[in-house]
This record gives sequence, C-alpha cells and structure tokens, in this order.
Amino acid sequence: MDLRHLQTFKVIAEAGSFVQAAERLQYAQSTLTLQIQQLEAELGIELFDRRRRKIQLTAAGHTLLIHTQHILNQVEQMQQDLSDLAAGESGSLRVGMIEPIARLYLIDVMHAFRERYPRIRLTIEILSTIRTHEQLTANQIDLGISTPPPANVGLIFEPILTETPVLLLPKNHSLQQQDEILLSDLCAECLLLTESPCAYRTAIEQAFMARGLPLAIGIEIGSLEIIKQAVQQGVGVAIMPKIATYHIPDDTVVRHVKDLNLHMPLGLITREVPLTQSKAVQAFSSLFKQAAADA
DNA sequence: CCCTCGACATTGTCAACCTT
DNA sequence: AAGGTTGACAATGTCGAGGG
Repeated sequence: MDLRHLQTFKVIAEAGSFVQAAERLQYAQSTLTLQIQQLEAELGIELFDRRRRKIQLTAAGHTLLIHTQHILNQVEQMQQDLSDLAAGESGSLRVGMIEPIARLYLIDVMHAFRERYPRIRLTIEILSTIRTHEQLTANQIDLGISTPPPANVGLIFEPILTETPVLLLPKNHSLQQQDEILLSDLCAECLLLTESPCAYRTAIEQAFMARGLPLAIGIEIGSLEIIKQAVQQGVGVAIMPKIATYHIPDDTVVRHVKDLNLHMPLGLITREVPLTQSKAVQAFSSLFKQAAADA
C-alpha cells in the first residue's frame, strides 16, 4: 500500500470531489482515479459511491478514512521526531565522567543543557577513568570527560583544563609541620591512590620511578571521596588531583609536593567515528567547555 | 463529473563492471 | 571478496484528450 494513495484518498474524502482534490494535490484528475482504483483493487472493496453526481464515502471508505488519518498523523510525527533527532533537538545523550569534574561543573552544565535541550534525555554516569574509556569504546556512552585515553583505541581527546596533583594529609600529621614536602618523604607513608591503570596514577608512579624511589601503595580505592574520608580518619595520606580538593573533610589539609610537578590534561573524549547524536554531543561539549572557562 | 486510453517521464531492478 | 557505479530494461506514475 502506497502512502501517497492514502494521502490522495484522504484529500478526496475531505473535498468530496476528485476534481477539487486534484486541484489541491496538483495532480491530473485521472491520476486520482487511477490511485483510488488501485487502492480499491488492493483492498478488494469500493471506497466511494460514484453513482450520484456528488461522490460519497462507502462504509468501507469511512472506516479507511479513520485509519488513514491515524496513519498519516503517525507518519508526520515520525518525520518530526527524526528531523529533531538529526538536528540534535531530541533523543538521548549518555555522558560518563570522573567524580571531581562532575562535582565542580556538572550541576551548572546540566541546568544549562536542560534549559536549551529539554527534549533530549540526558544520562550521566560517574565513572573511573578506565571505565570512561571502556564504555566509550563499547558505545555504552556517547561522551566521556576524564584524563586522556590510551593511543590507538579509536578515541579522540580534546583538553579543556590542566590538573596538578596535591597531597591530602590529616591535620595533625607530622609532615604538616615541614616547610616543604618531597616525594621521598612519602615512601614511608601509607599512600592511598586511585585504582590502576589510570593515567593520573601512572604519571605518579613514573614520578617516583624517575627519582629511583619505591612507591609503597597502602590501599587502592576507586572513589576519591572515600580516599578523602580515609585520610580524615588517619588511614594514610593521599595524592589526588587538585580539582578534587576544593571540598575536603574537616581535619584534613592540602599541601604541595615540591618535586611532583605533573600537569595532567583533563578533557572531552569522543569516538573517532561518532555513531549517533553527534549534535547533542557537540552541544553538551560546548556547554562543558564554557563552564570550565568561566570557573 | 468521472473513467479510459495512449504517450511520456520517473523510478526501481538487475547484471556487468570497477574500485578498494 | 565486498561494496559501489553504471547502463539497459521493466514497472509505475503522470498527463492531456476524449467519451459516457
């Protein structure tokens, strides 16, 4: 069944005349006759009573008209939905990001995004760096925000800010009394670090190795918030991104490690070959870059 | 006012060929 | 070998003229 035949049928039914319908549709009248004949042949029943001067719908015609109006409305809605999807005005967007970035910028970005794109269903996942990269590669999220992914995994990294590591100590820790803290001072400490293999963690390990120092990791913890609480409770000391220390627990202090001068980029990660929703991804990325620039 | 017919235009299908 | 392009042919759509 041809959609155009249904469209023609609907216009004839509304106009009550083949001639007037042909004028509306910009077809020759004979075209309408043929289309209706084909429709009637296909359905095996007459749709118009043509015996009188003015045509009238048969009972079958009335029934088909109800269904036709429903079908054409559905088609119109489908076209509108697909058009919105293509323009990035509807659909869904899945974003994965690491915890510190989410804490700093996410609320503002979500607010702005919701205001500008109310018809896009936004899903935010707070992930570790490695999970962010994995889920992007597996097409489980559309956009990631974290440290750079490994090379040659089909991901593109766009830096938006640079992060430096700092040391989080309990307030009463002996290192707190020192004028300057060095990496060598941490060798005897119970060091709390994020899980491996995260780019941040790898860079810290390399800094220790470069100075010929042993890196004695006390505990690996997947959540920076739990690490901070562990420091507060005196479990150990932690090296973490400065961005993660804007809100620290009571009785903890942030100190700079003199010979730990790392500059780790944080940024937007997308697939080299975007699958869907590239416009929504662009919109969210743009808002996030703006939020980072304003901070 | 609607239907039929013949001519022409457009669209779809398929096989052969080309490119990667 | 898979996928894309091209050309020939068939099917379908459209039109105008003319008839019932």
